[in-house]
Amino acid sequence: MTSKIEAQSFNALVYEIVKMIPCGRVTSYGAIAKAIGFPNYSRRVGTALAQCGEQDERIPAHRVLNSNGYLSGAANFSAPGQMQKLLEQEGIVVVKNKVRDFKFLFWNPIDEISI
DNA sequence: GGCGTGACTATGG
DNA sequence: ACCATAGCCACGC
Repeated sequence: MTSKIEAQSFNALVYEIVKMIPCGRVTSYGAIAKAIGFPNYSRRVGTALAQCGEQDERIPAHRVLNSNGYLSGAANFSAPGQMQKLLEQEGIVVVKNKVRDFKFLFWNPIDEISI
C-alpha cells in the first residue's frame, strides 16, 4: 500500500503553516515538512512554494529558508533580490544570501501546533 | 523503468 | 567555512 498524499492537499497544508509564520521570523522547509507529518518531504515543500507564486501576498514564502538560513529560493521570485528585499522590510538582515541570527529568528511550527 | 532535475537535509572530510 | 556524498520524493522525458 502507498501512504502517499494528494499534491493538492499537501500544498494546502504547507500554505497553512507558512501563513502562520510571524512577521520578522523565519523557518525552514524541513521544519514545515515535519510539522505536517511528512519529515522526508522537504523537497516537496519547496516545490509547493514554487507553485504558489510569491505575488500572492497571503503566503509569505520569503520567510522560508533552507536549514542553514540561506535564501535558496531567491531565484524563483519575480525579480532578483526580491526575496531579500521582503525580508529586510521586516527588519531581517541578510548577508551573502544568508539570514543573520537565523537560529535566533527561527520559528518552529511544531511549537505552535502542539499547544 | 531509467535518468536528470529541483525553493531539501544530514553527515563527513 | 567549503565541498562531496548519500538519502529523500515527485515530475518530465
